[in-house]
Amino acid sequence: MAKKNYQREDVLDNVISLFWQQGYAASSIQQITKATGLKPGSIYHEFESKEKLFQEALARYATASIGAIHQKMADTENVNEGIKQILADLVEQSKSCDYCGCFLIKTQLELASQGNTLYQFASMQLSNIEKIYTEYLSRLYSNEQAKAYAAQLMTVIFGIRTYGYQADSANTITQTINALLPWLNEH
Amino acid sequence: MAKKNYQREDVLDNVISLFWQQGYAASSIQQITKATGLKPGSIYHEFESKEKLFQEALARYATASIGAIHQKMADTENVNEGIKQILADLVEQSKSCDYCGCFLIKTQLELASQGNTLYQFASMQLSNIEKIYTEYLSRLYSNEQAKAYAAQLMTVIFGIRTYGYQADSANTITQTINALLPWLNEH
DNA sequence: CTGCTTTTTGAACAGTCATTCAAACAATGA
DNA sequence: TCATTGTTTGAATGACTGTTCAAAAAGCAG
Repeated sequence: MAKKNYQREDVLDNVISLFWQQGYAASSIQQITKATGLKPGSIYHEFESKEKLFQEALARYATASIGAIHQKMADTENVNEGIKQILADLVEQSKSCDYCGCFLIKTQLELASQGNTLYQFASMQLSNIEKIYTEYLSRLYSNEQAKAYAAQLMTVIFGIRTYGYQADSANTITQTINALLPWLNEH
Repeated sequence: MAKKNYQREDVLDNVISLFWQQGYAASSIQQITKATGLKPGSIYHEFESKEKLFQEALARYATASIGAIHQKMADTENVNEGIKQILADLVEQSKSCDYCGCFLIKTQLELASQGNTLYQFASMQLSNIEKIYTEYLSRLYSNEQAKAYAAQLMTVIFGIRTYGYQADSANTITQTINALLPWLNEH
């Protein structure tokens, strides 16, 4: 088989959901082989190590998440409407019985204590997302106000990403968002 | 040695910080023996399994956290002042270089996907804390309003517990709290 | 001192971990 | 056809996993 019989991206997609659900430490190579259909050798041939594989999966997740933000912003009338829809999507996700929050946040929490490269990467991506929100909010508000609102938004997103684990929390979350971020209903 | 040469609570305190920092999966029995000074046999004699040990550590952490809330409320003029101080303490904690968030939240995120007993326990404790806040807030507000404010408070706490991992976030967090929870400055 | 009970010890268990590698394999270009 | 190149295989590596257990040790009661 001189030509590889799998697509790098397909493998990554399978690996993302495994790592996302279980975290780094709890996901074994054995499980990865099962999820991808690849043998250990192939995995190590294509991706140098478990850590590198995780990093690439996380990067792909981050890219997709950022892409989704831009997409929403392009599809909606104004920035606040876009943000409202993004938040509504998060609430919708939290209704799923196998809800597993945000891959970046989970990685940050799991690997923070070890000064890990993966932690730093996740942390950087999250702060990058905040910057993106800041830029969009600058369309409606002053730079200073946009920065403050973006920090509020990220805090609320982090909050509902955790609150979403509580049973039957969707309605409460929706009301909480409206109470915490009243400025979303301006414009 | 017919009398045990360690205190159950001291062992738990050591174990709490290990599990808190590293999480369940990444903390090995070998590390636990190092952190506690106990040999494997003693650990399994005193605590049935790694899972039971973790559960007991988590319970002790939760009890201490809840105790700290009641203490703050007893020490302050009114409920809102107490909450403000609790939040200020969280901000202070986030300044530490080895900040590791909230043990309950980390456990919930790490172990959610497996329908784990430990996840359910952490989740229950967090919703219990929300209930406690609701009761305190009932002193100042109607039952309905207190419930809504407690949900907002929990969301913000969850949020800053994650936001706290970002470098130099303390000032931003303080401003964000004031913006998100303006009612804390009433009374 | 002699049994009895409780605790400690640390080696040993079977299983799993991440990773490696030589060999088998398949496609390409000459 | 044949050597070359890149890919897949799957067993094997040594280290580490959570857990067990028989033996040793130490206190107590008689």
